Amino acid sequence: MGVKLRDLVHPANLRLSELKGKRIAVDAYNMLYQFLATIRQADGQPFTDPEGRVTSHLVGLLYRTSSFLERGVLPTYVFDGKPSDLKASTLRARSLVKERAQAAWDEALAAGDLELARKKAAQTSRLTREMVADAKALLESLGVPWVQAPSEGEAQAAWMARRGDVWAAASEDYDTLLFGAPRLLRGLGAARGASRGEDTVMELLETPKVLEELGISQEELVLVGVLVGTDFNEGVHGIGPKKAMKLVGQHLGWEATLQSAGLEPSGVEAVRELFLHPPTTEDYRLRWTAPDPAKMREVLVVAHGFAEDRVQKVLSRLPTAAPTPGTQTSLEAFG
DNA sequence: CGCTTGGA
DNA sequence: TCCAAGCGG
Repeated sequence: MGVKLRDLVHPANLRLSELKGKRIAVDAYNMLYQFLATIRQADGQPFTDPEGRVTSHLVGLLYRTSSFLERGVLPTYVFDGKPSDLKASTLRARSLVKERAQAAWDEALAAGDLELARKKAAQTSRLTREMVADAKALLESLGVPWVQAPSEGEAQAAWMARRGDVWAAASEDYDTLLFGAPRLLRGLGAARGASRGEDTVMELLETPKVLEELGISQEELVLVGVLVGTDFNEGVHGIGPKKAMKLVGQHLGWEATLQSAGLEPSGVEAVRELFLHPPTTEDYRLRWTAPDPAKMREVLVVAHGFAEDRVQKVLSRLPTAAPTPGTQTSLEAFG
C-alpha cells in the first residue's frame, strides 16, 4: 500500500491537543478502511445493522470525528474519485489479496483460530458506494465538511494543504508527501488511548524538513518513489528505499537516474506527471457548522440501528457553536 | 472506535 | 482506582 518511504523519514511526535484550532484534510478512504479493519468482533465479523449492512466505518467515523470536534480539531474528509488508469494493476492485486484473505478467514474459523481469523478478516474490508454515501451523510449531520476529489484523495488533500486551506493532510500512506503536501499527519485514525481524555500521540512529517534531511528536492523525492515503487508503477526489483536514496542522492537528473536503475524514463513519465500535477478541484467550501440532531438520528438510529441514547450522548458532548475560523467569534464550547 | 463493566 | 475484556451495531 502506498510508497515505502518509512525507512527514510524521521517523524516528529505530535499530540492531538496540539491540533486544537487547526484544520486537517483527512484521507477519508484511508481512515474508513482503518475502521473497517479494526472495528470487528473476536471472530472477525464487522459490525452490522439489523439488515446485515456493515456499520463499522460509521462507528469509527462517529466516535473519532466527535472526539476531534470536542477537542477543537477541525477535520475535513477528502473522498477518492475515479482512480488513475495507472492504478489498475495495484487495484487488481488488492482485490486478489482480499479474496485470499477471505479464504484464510474461513479456514481459520473452521480451525477455531480466532486470532488468525480476526487478522485475516481485517484484510477483506471493502467500501461500497452505499457505505461511502452513509459516511458522507454522517459527516453532514455532524456539521463537518467533506470534499469529493476528482481522482486521488491524497492528491486533493495535499493540494488543499499546500494552498493553506488546511494545516496538514492526514493519511497513513506516504504518497501524500509525493503529492506535495507540506505536512503529513499519521496515526490520526488509530487512537491509542484517546478515551478518558487522554492525548493521542501522532506522527508529523514536514516536507521541507524531510527534503532537507535527505538532501533532495521534491521532484527527486518523487523519483525515489518511482524507483521503490508506488501504487502507480512497479519500481525496480532489488531497489529499496536505501538504494534508491543512494542513487537519487547523486543528482544525476531524472532520466540518467532511471536509466542507471534499468528503468525506461518514458515508461514512468505518466507517474511523474501524476505526482507533480495530479487532478485536483477547487470546487469545495470548508465550513464547520453545528451538528444536526435530527439528521444524526436519521442516519444512525433510524437507518442503521444505533442506540438512541448513545447517539444522544455523543451529541451532548459536541460543541454547539460553529467553530469555523473567521466566521465565528464565540468559541465558548471550545474552552 | 470508545464506552461500560467487573475483577483485582 | 485501575485496567482488560466484552459490548455495541
